Amino acid sequence: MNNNSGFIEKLRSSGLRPTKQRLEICKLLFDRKKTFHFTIGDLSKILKKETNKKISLATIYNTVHSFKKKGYLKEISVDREKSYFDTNTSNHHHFLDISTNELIDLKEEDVDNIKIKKSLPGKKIKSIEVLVKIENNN
Amino acid sequence: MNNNSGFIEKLRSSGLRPTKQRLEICKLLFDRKKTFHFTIGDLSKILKKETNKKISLATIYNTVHSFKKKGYLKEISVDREKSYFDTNTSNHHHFLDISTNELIDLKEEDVDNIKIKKSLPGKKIKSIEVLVKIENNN
DNA sequence: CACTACTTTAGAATCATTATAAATTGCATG
DNA sequence: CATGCAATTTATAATGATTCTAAAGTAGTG
Repeated sequence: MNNNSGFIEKLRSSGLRPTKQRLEICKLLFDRKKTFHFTIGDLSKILKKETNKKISLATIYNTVHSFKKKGYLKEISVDREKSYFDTNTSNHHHFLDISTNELIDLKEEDVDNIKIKKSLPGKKIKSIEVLVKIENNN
Repeated sequence: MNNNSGFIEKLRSSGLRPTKQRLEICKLLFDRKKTFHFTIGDLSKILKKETNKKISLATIYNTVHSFKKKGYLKEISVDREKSYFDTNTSNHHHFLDISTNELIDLKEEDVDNIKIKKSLPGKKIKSIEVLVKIENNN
């Protein structure tokens, strides 16, 4: 379980100053047992509700982007108008529930190892991302 | 090889009036041997260059969206700020070249059949999309 | 032709995101 | 613990892509 001084360490070690705002966001994002999927809009609303201090929207954008750059968040783009951030940065894939717009983690072992049989000269594979769209069954 | 009257038929049969603008866009998009990947911005630029008639931006948006709805185009969202349309609407996956921002088709047989070992009650799988990010090999 | 519904259009409106520049804060140093 | 400086935050403005609007144009039907 991460505590405040854990977050301070985490931030410092990646060259980010542990400011009030970043710590607040850390607590909200990383102090959980389960993976958390959110859009910037979501995060902004939650911060407004759960916190008495006001964090400016620009700071929320900045923080999420620097957390992403430092590898603390992963971005999953599901369509033109919706991009989620994922606190689970391990190698894994996703269900997207079309009926509810909810993103759900697939563990690495939930998806058979994927073999790509084509390669391009001078290029190497950086990542493989699978998005499985699901919908109601009726 | 599709000709103009082929496009007229195609449009009519899906309840779209074959207007000058739509035919122009059809010719540009579908009168090719190879799959074509484009953003709306790309398409707009190409139309401006290749055509003497001016097609308004709103019409380009409308047309691409109705072609997508009719199943003539597939949309591939690669990140928050970039969404491609693909004239290849068959079941297939993609390479995204991070170095050039180019999208490249993978044929269905280029990717081993993907087995999802998890299922959610009341939900069924609608589609499986694989995006393989590649980069220069140096 | 004439009518009607569909389509196109230019420009305005909207929305999310990014840029700006001033105020504030963290922290190393003395 | 005061000082200085760079990093950070902030409110607000700017941007840019997409959508909306409502007026003008066009296709297809009878």
